[in-house]
Amino acid sequence: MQKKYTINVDISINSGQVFLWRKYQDYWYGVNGQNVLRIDNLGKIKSYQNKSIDFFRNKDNTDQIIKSISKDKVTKNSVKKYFGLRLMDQDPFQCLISFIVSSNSNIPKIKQSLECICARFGDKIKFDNKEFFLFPTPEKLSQASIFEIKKCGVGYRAKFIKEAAKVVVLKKIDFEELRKTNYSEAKKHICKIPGVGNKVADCVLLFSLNKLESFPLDRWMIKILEKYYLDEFKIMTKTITEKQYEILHEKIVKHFGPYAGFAQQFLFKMERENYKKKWL
DNA sequence: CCAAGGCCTGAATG
DNA sequence: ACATTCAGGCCTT
Repeated sequence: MQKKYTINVDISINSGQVFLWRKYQDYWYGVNGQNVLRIDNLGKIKSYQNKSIDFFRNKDNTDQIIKSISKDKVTKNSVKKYFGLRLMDQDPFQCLISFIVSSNSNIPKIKQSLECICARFGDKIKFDNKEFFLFPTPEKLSQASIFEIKKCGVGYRAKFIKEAAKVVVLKKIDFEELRKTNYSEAKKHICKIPGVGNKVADCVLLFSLNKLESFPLDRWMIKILEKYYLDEFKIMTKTITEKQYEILHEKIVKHFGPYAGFAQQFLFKMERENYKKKWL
């Protein structure tokens, strides 16, 4: 009998999905929207809001998913090496703003900007005798001045942040609704948000809207595909246009199947570790 | 449909 | 000490 697929919390948190996390002794603490989560090394969660949350997607049949994405040597190796890596189901608004901030940036910088945004616009709370700033509500961010948002070092993205928050407040985008719609429909809607292109949209869909076939293609993933999957995907250009992104995504889903997003996370983790890139 | 350049910041390199 | 390069994705032309 094969060992059931468990959770490796360290690996999961250090995989580029989340930014507002820190470790105190044996627990990871992380901001997730209006909630703060405390996670032990088995993945057991206690939350500030005291409500249960399937943050690690335990309802998935993960054993089957892992089997399904293990189509080739590369994924098989990364699945083995990073055993316990999970996709996390995040607060959608925080996820959206996080990945708008992420564009044209890097992980340490993203983390710093987001922490500043929380401290400046989020509510201060106490949990486990520690202080945290919650992520700001859409209302709060939609009313913030661009000048104030810029103080968090987000530069030209400040107006995207404000506009994105407005879109959410005005219910032009409804996360609950998007969770139920299919991948391409949901993507069409989310790409209308200022500052959201293909890559950011796929991150939001994968990490907070339950779209497991989305496969965010950033510079790293392109590099990875060129390096290990040249025969399969034949990437010809350095800059990926919208059309090419779409075609490439179709090929990817054909190769990895409906849970391609899981494969993306393993490959990303693997290559960033190879290059010893910083996580949090 | 595609190509090129601008937007911002901070770390790394010269 | 200072200047340049680089990383990074979206938007406009």
